[in-house]
Amino acid sequence: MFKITIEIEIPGSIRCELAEKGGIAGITGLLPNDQKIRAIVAVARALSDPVRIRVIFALFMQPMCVCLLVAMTGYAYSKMSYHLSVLKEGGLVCSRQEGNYLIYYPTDLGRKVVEGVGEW
Amino acid sequence: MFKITIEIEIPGSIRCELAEKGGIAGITGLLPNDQKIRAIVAVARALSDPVRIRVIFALFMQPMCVCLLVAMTGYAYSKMSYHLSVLKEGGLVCSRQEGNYLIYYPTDLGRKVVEGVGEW
DNA sequence: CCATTATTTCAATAATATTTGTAATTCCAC
DNA sequence: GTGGAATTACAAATATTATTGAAATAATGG
Repeated sequence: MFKITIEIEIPGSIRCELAEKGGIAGITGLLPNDQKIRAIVAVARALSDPVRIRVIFALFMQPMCVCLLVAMTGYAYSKMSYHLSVLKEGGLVCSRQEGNYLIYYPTDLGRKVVEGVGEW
Repeated sequence: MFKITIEIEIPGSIRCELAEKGGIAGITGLLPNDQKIRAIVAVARALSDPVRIRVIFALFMQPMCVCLLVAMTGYAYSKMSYHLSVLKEGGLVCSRQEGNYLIYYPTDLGRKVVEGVGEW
């Protein structure tokens, strides 16, 4: 186990504040851990497409089968299905089967996110 | 101006709820508008990479020059610069010049987002 | 003005995401 | 079981993002 010391110049205004916070180690120690970061990225990725924003906002107002989402948006089934799968991976929506239909609706996380994102 | 009526089958449980909400038009009428959607997508995209999550959380704790971010993460300048530009496009960070240094710090939106995202 | 330092820009490449059409799957009604 | 409807899975084509190293900019101090 090596310990390497690197010296860099930084502006005085920052050097002081940073020292009070325990230096670089003090900051990195408080960063979210890898698992948390992966979770945030998964949610953010799910939100990073206009199609999916429309879909999750629509589902927030009203659970819907895929055919209804398709009718509402005019997109192909396969496209809608793909975007629903990304939303599902991000943990924002889930589905229940009803007869021949799959009805998608937001998870608790999905509801929280939609409410939070509204204020961005 | 044409008006086209499409009929689709949907599960009874949904047909009823949907009708109460003004049908498809009732839902789409309440969806965020295109400008709002673009803004949400820009923020989400800014958050959709682990490098940028670390960077914005770090800046939330302490404004930093690029050289400090580079030292903290071990990434190349050009890489860091790219990710900072994405964060800037999303409106999450901005910068001020101090001598030879550019010091990045979160915008008000950036702070709000970091606080909100912590709960995801 | 010159050399130095901090940072960004650019171009090429690699990696990921999205779209599209088609084929497969699952559930239901007969 | 057979047929039809709803949905997903797959594969190919396209588009977008991320990484890299080298070159360009911009501010500083001599």
